[in-house]
Formats: sequence, structure tokens, C-alpha cells
Amino acid sequence: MFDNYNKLLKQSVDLSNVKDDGERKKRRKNPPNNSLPDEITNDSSVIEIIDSSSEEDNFDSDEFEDVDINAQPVDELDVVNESEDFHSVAFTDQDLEDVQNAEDDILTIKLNNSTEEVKVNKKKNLIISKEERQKRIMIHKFCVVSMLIHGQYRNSWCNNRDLQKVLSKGISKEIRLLLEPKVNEGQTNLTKSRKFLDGLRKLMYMYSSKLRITHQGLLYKDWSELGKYQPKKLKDVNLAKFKELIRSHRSSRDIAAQGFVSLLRALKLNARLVFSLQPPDFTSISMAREPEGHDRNKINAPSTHVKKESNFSKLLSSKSKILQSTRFGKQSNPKEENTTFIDSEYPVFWAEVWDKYSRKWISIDAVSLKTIEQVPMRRRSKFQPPLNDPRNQLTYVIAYDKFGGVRDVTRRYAQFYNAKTSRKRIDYRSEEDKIWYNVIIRSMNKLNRQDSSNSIDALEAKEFHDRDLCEGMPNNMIDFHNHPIYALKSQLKQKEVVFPDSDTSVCGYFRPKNSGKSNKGQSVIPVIKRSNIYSLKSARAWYMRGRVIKPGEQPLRVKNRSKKEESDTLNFDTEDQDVRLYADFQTKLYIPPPIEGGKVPKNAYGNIDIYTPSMIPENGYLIESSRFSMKIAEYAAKLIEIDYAKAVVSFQFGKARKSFSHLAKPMEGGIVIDSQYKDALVEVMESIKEEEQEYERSQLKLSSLKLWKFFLTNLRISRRLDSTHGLIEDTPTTDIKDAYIRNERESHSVTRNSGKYAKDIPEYSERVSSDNERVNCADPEIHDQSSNDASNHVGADESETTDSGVDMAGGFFAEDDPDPEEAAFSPIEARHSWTQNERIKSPEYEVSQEEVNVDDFSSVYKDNASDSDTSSRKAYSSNERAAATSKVPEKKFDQSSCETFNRADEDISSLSEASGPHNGESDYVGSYESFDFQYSDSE
DNA sequence: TATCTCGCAA
DNA sequence: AACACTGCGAGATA
Repeated sequence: MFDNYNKLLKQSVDLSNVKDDGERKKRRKNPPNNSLPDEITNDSSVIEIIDSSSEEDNFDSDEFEDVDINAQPVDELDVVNESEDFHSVAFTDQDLEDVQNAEDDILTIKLNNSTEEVKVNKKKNLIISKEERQKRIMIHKFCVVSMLIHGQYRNSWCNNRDLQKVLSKGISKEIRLLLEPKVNEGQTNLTKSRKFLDGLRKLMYMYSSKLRITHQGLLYKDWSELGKYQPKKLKDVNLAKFKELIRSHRSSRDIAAQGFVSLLRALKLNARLVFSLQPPDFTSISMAREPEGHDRNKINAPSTHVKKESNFSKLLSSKSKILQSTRFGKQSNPKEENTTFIDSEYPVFWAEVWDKYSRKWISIDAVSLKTIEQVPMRRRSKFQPPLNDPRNQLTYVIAYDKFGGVRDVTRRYAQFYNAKTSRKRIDYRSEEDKIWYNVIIRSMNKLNRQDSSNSIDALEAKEFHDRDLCEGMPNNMIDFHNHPIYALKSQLKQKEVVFPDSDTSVCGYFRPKNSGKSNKGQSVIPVIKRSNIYSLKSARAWYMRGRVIKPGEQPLRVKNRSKKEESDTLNFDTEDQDVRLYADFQTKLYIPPPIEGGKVPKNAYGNIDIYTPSMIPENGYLIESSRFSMKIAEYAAKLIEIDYAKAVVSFQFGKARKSFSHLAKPMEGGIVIDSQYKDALVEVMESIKEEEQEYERSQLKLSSLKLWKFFLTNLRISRRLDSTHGLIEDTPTTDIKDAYIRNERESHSVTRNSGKYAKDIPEYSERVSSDNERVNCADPEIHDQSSNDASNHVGADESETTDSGVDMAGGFFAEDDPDPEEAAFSPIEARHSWTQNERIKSPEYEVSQEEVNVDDFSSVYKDNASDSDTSSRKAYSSNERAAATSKVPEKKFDQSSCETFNRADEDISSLSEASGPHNGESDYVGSYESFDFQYSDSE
């Protein structure tokens, strides 16, 4: 058994070895020092450690790690090392168990003390790549949207009449009275409010007393946990099941909370369903821990599964517990599979009720916390889980009202929204993301709630504003960093500046925690209002945003370039050495010179800068190249003889070259014209585009016809061969697709050089039977057969359907059973012999054919093209040329079909131009791909 | 001991 | 090329 174990261990090590090296190291508090290796050099010390760990409390993971580190090169120990992550811990324990069982065998594990090499390459693995970061952001967004929609559904289900009827049946008169007092009772709002709250409380207890939580609901998961199976979840909940679950009072906490909302609404209260979304945190950019630990467990699971669990729980010494709880929270329930997630005590769904007497939203959780509160202004809400809760993160709290309104109410529940919570949100990341988020939230609303805000909304907005003010200053320096309201001078970015730089910008003082010695007696530092901080830009940068410096403004800061840069540019313009930086209040909107008399003003390069919509000159109109290509637009403008200017919309900064790194590529985003010509120009462009599309359509038609012709021809050939030479069996492995592809690579030359297929049959069919899986098996005797053999592929396939006429639509490909009885010789032989034959003579042949042909075409094109300067076709043929460079093969296809079917067509000239000269291997590959596509399409 | 700040690396 | 940002270890502080 131990052998077995060792094997498994080895396997898993092999799998994980490479990756793990990096991660393990960083965790280590102390670099491996020499004392430790000594301790461990003898194997029994390993056992010692193990033993002690099983005792109690001595399981010191750090020690363990150190052992590990020192022993690095040895595979087995490597694995043990993984104890870092939870799953590995589990594994390790099992490991240990095995070790103990095997006693002396463990001694066979050798400790190589060649230590240090490992630390070199470690740090990089800590932080995920840029792509991974993007991916996480996408996933985060996706989760946000999904959860928002989930909430929307559940909220609408809460409005279900039947459900509400059932729920409200059991409500006592007493509670009803408290919640809906008679109108004429002359009480103050305060007492009414108190009674209202009392009623809610009673209702809450009544509801929660009936509940049995049988399933698990939504949880926060970190990146390593996302893919893990979460048992005990309700599946396939539709409205009917939802109703049933709520009626039975047996469900998840989430659904129970939703049921409570439904109940509140049944009692005619203005109740919201509140949902604290739990997407994974995109700001966490460290590597997900141990995806493999899991696998390893699985590998070992079969043999020692049962034992492992019990043993594991014993082994859970305090230290490893701490380790787990800090890294993975409470999820590690020893009694369960390691995919068990322990619920946070904080809710994910709860309710808010509008208290019309106090004009406040009251938060109620009848399920998890069994709490009712009006969220306090300056203290933490009972609904906010601690920041390190592994199963509940309060980041987006969304309230769904019964009218279909959706509001982000995170501000109410997050005590330090500005300092902490907001930074975990996608809308904090960038302006675009903010817009994205707001659009999403808005679109979650029912149409009639999207823009309307009622008085309750207004009160809530006021409340949130007040809460912003009440949040106050952060209590640590980190939170000042990029804080929306406050700032510390020391944390300003390089291009940020305080203005005015005086006491008027200071709004308070902050005492850093370690302010004793390190600050040289300066125990408090001034806190600056963020609103008095300006980020500066150069004149050029402002211009790129459509603004220019007001006359007479002095730069708030002058930044001189680095020496290197200076030396580079010194000779060219000494002016540019300093970058003068201005704040936005020193700038004004740039008003471009207007278009007069249809003349569009242009810059030194003959273009016009349109970085923002405001930079479009008066009377001007920007034809954006998103709808029409630049070529079409320019051509159309020339056609109707109006003045235009190409619009430079942005710059693309290429790879920084040393000397002229600001050789930015201007990106053209359309053309600017006098707006009076807009309609006319659009009209012209539309028709050009139509023409173009029509042309493409005809090309497609040609392609299809070509395909049919190919098949028919093949049929004819094979039938003739069959009748002449008798049927030949063939294997189905060579399929027609290959044959076709092969053929197409050649066809234009074949067809063109010799108008008749009959003449071409030998070389033609040689290619037809090309097969990628050639096997080296020579059979010279059969050489003669090669042409015959080749066409045979088609022929054999076809043999069954031939008699019944040509069934083009169907069974062509499906029925490729060769008939063994009729085989003239073995199919394998046949193929191989052919293959060899082909190998001998074909490569150079192919290439030369190709070249000759293409040359022919381009010369043809040149002749034609010079004649037809002004034809509209010409205008975008160069366009096509551009496209063709990327997909030569397709064009070649077009070209050949054109040639074959319609030699008289003038369009050939432009087409053949598009195909361009043909060079090299890569194009062959390309043609394979493109024909693959075409082929299957027409199939 | 837990928390915070700093400096470093990338 | 410079910068922003983060995670981590080390040291300071209460």
C-alpha cells in the first residue's frame, strides 16, 4: 500500500512541481537559514515533526514549511510542503497518516540539502498576469449582472398573489393592528413608529420560528473556490418550487428571506428585497491558491478516504486551525468533504420596510440575524459582515422595491464606504466602469422606475449624502489613498497638486499610528480636501481632450524631463525640455475655426483633429468610419466634389523607440465635411456600399457554383474510370474534403492553363487523393495505378449512389462504406503507393505552377487597371487589396472561380489585383483553412 | 499580540 | 520609460 502511495505522490508531484515552486517560498517568513537543514538532515527528524503534530498543538506549519524548503529538490517533500493551502493541509494530514503507518518506509525519502536555487524564481508567481486580471474583471462583472438579474426575478416572485395570500393567513390580529393602526388614533408619529417597529419585530419572530433552513444559499467565494462544487444547494428553483419552498418554510436562508419580503408585502407594507451581491473580488490579484491540491486529494481519496476524515479531525491542531481560518475561513469543516462551505452568520438577502412615520427604511433579517434595525449613522450596521468574513463580503447592496425599482443602497450598510467598500467595486475602477455599472443598474429597473424618483428616493439620496459626511476621516493612512473626499499631501500623485496651497485647503489633521519617532516630532499631518487637488496636464494633453490653456495662465508646475530624454532631443528643440503643467481651471473649451464656404479647415498635416465631439467645427459633420470605411467616405466625397478633411481621432503609441518615441500614429476616425452635404454624402456612400455588397454576393454565388461544378466533375470522372477500369475499393479515411482542398490549391492553374478537364485528369486527381496521414510504405509495383487510384476516393464513395442518379443533396458524404468485394487491391496499399508516388514528384511542381500563374494574373490586372482609373470599382479595389493581404487564399479562390466561369467579366482585374502575388508555405496553410470553411459551409 | 506603516520588488 | 498598484516582510506601536 505504501508503494502505491508513493507512486501517487510521485505523480502528483510531477504534475504540480513546476508551478508550486514559486508560491511556496514567499510564505516563508525567514529565508532558509542554515540551522534548519541541520535539524532535518536525518530522516527521523521528519518523523519527529510528524509525530509531534499528531499529538496536539505542535503541528507547526511554519516549521513544516521550513523543512520543506530546505529539502526542496526532493519531490516527495515538495508535496508535503504544500501544506500552505487548505486542501493541501488535508492532503498533508493524510500523508502523515500514511507515513505513520509505514513507519520506517518514510526513511526512504531522501533529503537533498541543496537548498538555495529555489528562491531565485519565486516572486513572480505571486501576482497574476495582466490577462488573468482582465479575466477576473470580466468574471466579476458577469457575476454582478447575473446576481442582479437573479435578484430581479426573486423580487418579482415576491409579488406573487397566491403566495402572499397564503403567507398572510397566519398573521394575528395583534400584529396587523400594530402595523396598520386605525387612522383616527391620535398618536404622535413617534409612538406610531414605535408600534410599527414592534409589530415588525413580532412578525419577524413569528416568521423565523417556523423556519427550518435545509439548504445552503449564495456565498462569497474567492478565486480558487469559484469552480468548486457547493453541495446542499437548491437547484432548479422556478416560481412553483419557490412558492412551495416558502410555504413549507423549509428552504435556504435566501429564499426564506425572500419569503419574508413577500409576507411584508402581503401586509401592504412598502417592503424591499435587499440583496448583497457576492461576486469574487477583482481587486485581489494574487494567485489563486492550489488548484491542484484538490486533485491530489482525489487521487488519494479512494484508499484512505474514511480514515482520513477521522484522522484529519484529530490532527486539526490549533495551529493548523488558525492557519486555515485565516486563509480559508471557517470552511474547513473536518466532518465534511473539503468542498463544504460554512455559512457566514451574516445574511445575503434581507428586507427593508419603509416606516412612513419616521420616514426611514428599516432593515430586517428574519432569517440569519433575526435582527431589526434602523441603520445607525456613525456605527457599524449589524448587517455588515467584518471585512475578513470569507463567506460574505458587503460590496454591492441592491434593494428591489415592489414596483420594480432597483437601487444601490450599499452606502447605508457600509460604514466606511468611501474609505474601504467603494474600492472593491467595479465602478471605482474607471470612468467607463462607472458608466457601465450605472447603466446596468438603471436597466435593471422597470421602465417606469428608471428615471422617475419618488419622494422616498429623494429622502434616501439625502440620507446617503448625510452618511457620506458622517463617515468622517479614515483612521489609517492607507485609506486616505485615493479617498474621494480627503487626501494627504504625501500621497499625491506626481501630477497632482494642491490648489490653493494654503490652510484653506486643509480640512483637518490626522495622527498616524506610528507617529512617535519616525515623524520627527511632527505627530499630526494636515488632511486636504480632495476637491482642492487638481491633476495637471500639459497643454498638449489638454488639447487632446478638447481644451486649450487660457491666455496668460502660468503653469502650476514645470516638470523637467529626465536627463536621458534631454540628451536625446537637445539638438532638435530645446524648448521642449520642460513640460509645463496646467490644471483644468486654467483651460477653456477649444473652439475650432468654423467651416466657411464649404472649406474645412485643416492642420499642418492636412487633417483635422477631432478628439472630442466639441472639436467638430461649426457647420461641420463627422462621418465616422465605423459605419463606412475611410475609403468609401473619401471616394464619395471626391465623387460629389466637396471639400473634406480626414479626422484624426486619437493616437496610437507604438512601441517606444528610443529617440523618437512620441512618433504616435494618428488614427483616422472618419472625415469631416460641411454639414449641408451630409445627406448627399451619406446617400452616395450607401449606394457604394450596396454595390459592394452586391458584388460580394455574386462572389459567393460563384463560389457555390464552383463547388457544384467540382463535385459534378469528379462524379463524372470517377464514373468513367469505374466503367473503364472496374470498381476499386477504398477506405473511407481519405475524405472528399481533403481532395477538394487539394484541388483548389491547384485548380486555377489547372483550369486556366488547359481549358479542358479531360486533359487534366491525371495531375488533377493526384492531388485529389492527397492524404495527411501518409504512411511510409512503398509499393513500386502499383505506381501505374496512381491516377486511377486517386480518383478512386471519390469513385468508391459514389459507387452506391451513382446508379440512382446524382444525389447531390444528401448521402454523398455520409455513406462512405467501401464495398470490400469489389476491391481491385487493398485500399491501404493503394493509398500508400499513391502517396509515395506523389511525394516523389509533386512539391516543386506545385510551387512552380503557383508562381507562374499568379504572375500571369497580376500582369493581366495591371493592364486592365490602368484603363479604368475612375471606375467606382477601382476606388475600393485598393481596399480589397488591404483585406486580401490578410486572407490571400480566399481571394485566390474567388479569382479562380471567376476565371473558370466567367472569363469575360471585367471584374477579374480588380479581383486578381486583390489576390496579389503569392508567396510561400504559409499561404498553402491558409488555403487549407479557408477552404475548409467554405467547404463545410456549402455542405 | 495585533495592527499599522514603510520599503521593496515587479 | 515611467508610473501605479499590490503583496509581502520588517519594524514600530499600543
